[in-house]
Amino acid sequence: MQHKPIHIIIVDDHPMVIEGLKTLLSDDKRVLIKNQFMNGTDTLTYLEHNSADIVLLDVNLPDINGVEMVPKILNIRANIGVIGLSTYSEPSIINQMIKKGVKGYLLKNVTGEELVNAITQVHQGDFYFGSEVQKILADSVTQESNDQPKLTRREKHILTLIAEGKTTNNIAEELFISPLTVETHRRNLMQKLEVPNAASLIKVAVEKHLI
Amino acid sequence: MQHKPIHIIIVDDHPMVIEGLKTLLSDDKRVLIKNQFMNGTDTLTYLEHNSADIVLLDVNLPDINGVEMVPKILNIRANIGVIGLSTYSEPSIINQMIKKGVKGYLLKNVTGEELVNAITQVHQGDFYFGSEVQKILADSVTQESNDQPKLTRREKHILTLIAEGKTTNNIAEELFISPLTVETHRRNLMQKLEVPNAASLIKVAVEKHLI
DNA sequence: TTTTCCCTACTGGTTTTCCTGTATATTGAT
DNA sequence: ATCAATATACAGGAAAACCAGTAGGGAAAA
Repeated sequence: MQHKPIHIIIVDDHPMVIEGLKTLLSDDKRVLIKNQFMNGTDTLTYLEHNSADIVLLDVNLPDINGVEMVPKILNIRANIGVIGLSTYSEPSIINQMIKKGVKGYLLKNVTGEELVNAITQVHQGDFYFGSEVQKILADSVTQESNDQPKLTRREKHILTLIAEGKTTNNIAEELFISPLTVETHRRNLMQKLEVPNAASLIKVAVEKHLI
Repeated sequence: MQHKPIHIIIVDDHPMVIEGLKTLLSDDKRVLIKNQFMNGTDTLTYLEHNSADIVLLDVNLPDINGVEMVPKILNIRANIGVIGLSTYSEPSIINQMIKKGVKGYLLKNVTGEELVNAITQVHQGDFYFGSEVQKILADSVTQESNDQPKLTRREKHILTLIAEGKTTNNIAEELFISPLTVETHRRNLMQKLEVPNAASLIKVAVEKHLI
């Protein structure tokens, strides 16, 4: 019994990755690459008028952030299975993507076999996460909550100023507020990020992409 | 007049990138992919016994750092043209690679055309840097010296401990040395990285990939 | 062998950060 | 209109960081 092939859209701004994906999938007759795009907007306009089963979505697109792309895609066609793709394994991003509704996530060191597994499983309505991704998620659950704490606008601003090496007084002058206020913000920042001082504040801020 | 094809070695730990490169190069008869490897050590042992014209070298290998790979390759066969490949455009790394002797550098968003250009040019003994890479290099020259300052082993170690939020006393205890010594190291670090305090120290350390 | 670099350590002082707790005006959302 | 979140501000004190300069011993390089 022949199934009709699973229709795939590839979204990645690297020609060589697109070619690689095509090659890895070309042997398998269960899948059919229907189209490919190198940015987010083209993908979305295409999907307005055409359907697909699976979107293989690179996280680092030139125009639209991968995390933002997911809901946009699902908004247009809720029955599409989105599989995230990225080179590096950053727990916070993976977590965000899952929250936004991806059904699968793969690192770019996948083999063709894994890729096909992911696609077929997601097409059947299941989730699929590569073994490495699973390990990362497991670590991130046990070790610490990798959610981005919500920082206010002001806090983010002050955070960047701290990172620039400015002292409380410098910052206060720059923002025309009391040094005491700046101190309060700094304290709140350290509390939110659960660190004991400014140095590690900057470190986790960078890790969590807040800077 | 037919030239004999340029012999290429691909080194990248992502199967899909390898496949992509192969596809992008498969049309062109001037080049011939001789072999491919997914890590540094295999590449080096292969080159001990076999030659090649060009090595396409990914910067992020699982075992050996790309920057360290270049001299190792050139040490085995000085006449090989090494072309660096990476996803992201980090001036300091590109600079380091050039110092180590790469003849070309490309971002992974290259087109097949550019790729072939790079290979043929490098094979003729010229340099080739993608347009984006050139822009990055130009910026890095004008804006600031993106060289990594030379930190000693001890300094690097202490730097990471500072980033973890440890105080001078904590670090001193951990390393069984005087807090005063740790302070000295910290001061030297700040001086070398030209920053006024620990917070910005961590920031530039992250930027310069020292952490 | 001399020189240079690295790690170590100190004095003595100033500035900044960090802690704990409190409090009010403003803004935004329900 | 009211409640929650945000930005603002303060006090008082302990801890840590930062500044400037100096210096010895050991290892490695010239």
